[in-house]
Amino acid sequence: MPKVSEEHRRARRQEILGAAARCFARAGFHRTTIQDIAVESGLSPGLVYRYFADKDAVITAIAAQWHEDQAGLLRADGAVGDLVPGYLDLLRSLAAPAERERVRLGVQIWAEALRAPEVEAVARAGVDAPREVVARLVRVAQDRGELPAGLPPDGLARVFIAIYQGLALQTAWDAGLDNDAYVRAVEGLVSLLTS
Amino acid sequence: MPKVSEEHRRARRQEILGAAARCFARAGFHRTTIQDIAVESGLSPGLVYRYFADKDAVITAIAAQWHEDQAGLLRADGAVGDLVPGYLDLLRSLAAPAERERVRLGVQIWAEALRAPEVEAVARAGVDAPREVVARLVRVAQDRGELPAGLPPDGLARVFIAIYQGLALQTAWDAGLDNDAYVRAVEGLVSLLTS
Amino acid sequence: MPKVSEEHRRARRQEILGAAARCFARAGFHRTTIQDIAVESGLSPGLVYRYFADKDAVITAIAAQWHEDQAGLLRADGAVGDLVPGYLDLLRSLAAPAERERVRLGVQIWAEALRAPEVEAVARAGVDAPREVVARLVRVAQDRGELPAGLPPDGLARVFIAIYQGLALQTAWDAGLDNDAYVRAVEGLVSLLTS
Amino acid sequence: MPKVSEEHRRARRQEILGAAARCFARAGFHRTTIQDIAVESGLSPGLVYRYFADKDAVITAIAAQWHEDQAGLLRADGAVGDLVPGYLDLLRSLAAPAERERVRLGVQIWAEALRAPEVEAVARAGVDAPREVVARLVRVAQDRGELPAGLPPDGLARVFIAIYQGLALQTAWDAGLDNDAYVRAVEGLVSLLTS
DNA sequence: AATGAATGAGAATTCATTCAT
DNA sequence: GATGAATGAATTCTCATTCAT
Repeated sequence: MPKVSEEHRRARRQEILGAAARCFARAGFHRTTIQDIAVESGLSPGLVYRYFADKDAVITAIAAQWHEDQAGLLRADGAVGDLVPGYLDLLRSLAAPAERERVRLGVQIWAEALRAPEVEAVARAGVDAPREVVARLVRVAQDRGELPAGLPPDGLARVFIAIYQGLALQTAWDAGLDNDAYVRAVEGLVSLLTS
Repeated sequence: MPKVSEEHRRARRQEILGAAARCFARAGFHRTTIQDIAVESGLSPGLVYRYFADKDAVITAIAAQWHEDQAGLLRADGAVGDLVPGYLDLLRSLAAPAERERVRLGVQIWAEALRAPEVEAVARAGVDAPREVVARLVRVAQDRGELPAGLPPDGLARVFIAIYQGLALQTAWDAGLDNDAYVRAVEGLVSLLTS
Repeated sequence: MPKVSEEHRRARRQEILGAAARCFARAGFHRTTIQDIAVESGLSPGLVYRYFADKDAVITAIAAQWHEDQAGLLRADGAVGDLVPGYLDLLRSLAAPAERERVRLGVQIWAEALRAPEVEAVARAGVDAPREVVARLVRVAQDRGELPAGLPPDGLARVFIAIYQGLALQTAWDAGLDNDAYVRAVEGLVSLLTS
Repeated sequence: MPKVSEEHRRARRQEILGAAARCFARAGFHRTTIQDIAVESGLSPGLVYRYFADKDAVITAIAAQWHEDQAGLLRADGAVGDLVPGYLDLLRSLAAPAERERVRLGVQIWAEALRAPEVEAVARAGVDAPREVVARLVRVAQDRGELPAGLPPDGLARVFIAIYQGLALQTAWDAGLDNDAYVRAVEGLVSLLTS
């Protein structure tokens, strides 16, 4: 397994996934054909099958990569105090035109997770991990008296995730929404919590 | 079987939509065939086409009905004080096993709205209306000093919708999540806001 | 079998055939549905089946009626000398706007005769009868020395039928063709023959 | 089986058209299914759609090819004197068993031209061109005194086309008709004209 | 007799997948 | 490895026909 070849394989795989992501974001998983992906990537339909067992495997890989990238965005190892600015930035980032594709793809993945167990597994893992991180941080903050003790950490973590998911969804539908007003509302809520 | 009453037509349409909703909730719009709907409803494939122009029309009708039902759930004409318990009940209702189908259907509709302009129109209308209602109530409450004046009403309305949407999504994935903890977290947030 | 009822049946049958003729002339046999005929006639699809065994029977009846009407137009019992003006009038009549439907229908029947034995039988009978009449008249005229003796009567009869059929076809395609020039050319040919 | 030559594509297209022509001649355009064409050609239904957008496109291509072949048969660049033998040969050729398919196909195309604008365009072009050629030759012959001056050239051209069309139609219905008698009758007419 | 709702077999078309080159 | 031609099962949709009312 020569290094160059492995390198090449990875690059090819990424080309295909990139093309697939663009197609899926545009037309959804089920209105996108392998042919569409081939055209978008400049490769051939047959080649897709040397990198993925079938179309579902492409979808699953897209979902996995999406959550992987998401995990990258969420990486935060500090205290709640540090987490908050990062979270608000995450909300803000959803408004970026460059994120449009990602956001649309995310919504499609959420729906697909309901039917494809592999996608569900990937999506669940992608949501559970940050939820547990947040819940842990909430507990720490509550111990330190920085957050009200009465709130269930897990529930609160889910609420923050929901606030992100809901914004993503609303942005997917209406890219022109007032992201700033949204973030300021969230900021207001958070400052009430931490004051 | 000639000259059937308008009543009968409405009932037939509902039979088909009911069967379609069950199929769609289970397998998604695109893995459900017209044949599946026919079998589920105990009717024939041809009959579906006497009530709907094509499969997309069935999907759009399902989306329209979903948002109509949703509007029924949201009906609230009082002040914010009255709205809150209704909102919390709405969040609680998502945990009901009977709502499982509705919740799953909702997520599919969100994704479908990204590709089908007719579904988008329906979904947008279904979200815009309650958002404006909430935003108006927030403004009223701010005028009365019942809510902090600094928060953007529209942003806050979107946040509350997001908290609903996110819970719906997370419930669709994991029906066993701790709905009560979620609602208590939201309750805590709201009481911070209104105190 | 009361007379009124029989009368009524005949009238109903004609209503259906009239509607079918209009539909067929417009859209062809195979793009016309029983539903189309029902709408055009103001009756119901089911009723068509009380007058005709199936759609093919409607087509055959249309073909039969077409050739019957045609026979009416051709009725001529005189000598060739009398036949010629009638023939030329027949050619002229093809240009009449009122004949448009008949002409279009005729072409469709010709094609249908190639696939439906019942239509073929009807069409063949409708063409053979006048052909034999003409051939007989040609023979008589040849005996009298009014027509050149060398020409095969049957061949000549077929040629005259062809001159009619070809004009019908060309008129079906292009209702604006110069019918008068055509008839004058035929007239010239005929006068060469009979002089 | 990648990157196939243009030659191969042309051949494949012809295979499909050949099979389609056989099916259409036998059963008509509308009783022939794509499946029938696939079986007749030994190919798959899907492949038909790599060469033709839909069934109507196959029909149009068949019509176009029919008229193209027809144009090949009509090619004549001489004077009327040269044209006549060619024309008579054309009439004779209709009796050849090998022409049976072509003749039947022609009649179907005539009918189809009444409903499919694309077929109409093709048919009209296929008839207009030879008509103008003949009309021009008639004019030349009249100038030279080889044909009676009084006859309208365009009308006469249409009559000759009608004599061809009518023979084709009658041959389609009855392959056993006396082609020789027909041709002798036409020959007689023509010699009267040119004498 | 008449209606038109309902059926379901059949046809066109698509597209994931294979495999010869 | 790559290609893209070829396949054929699956799906949508149509429409002739039936039959309960």
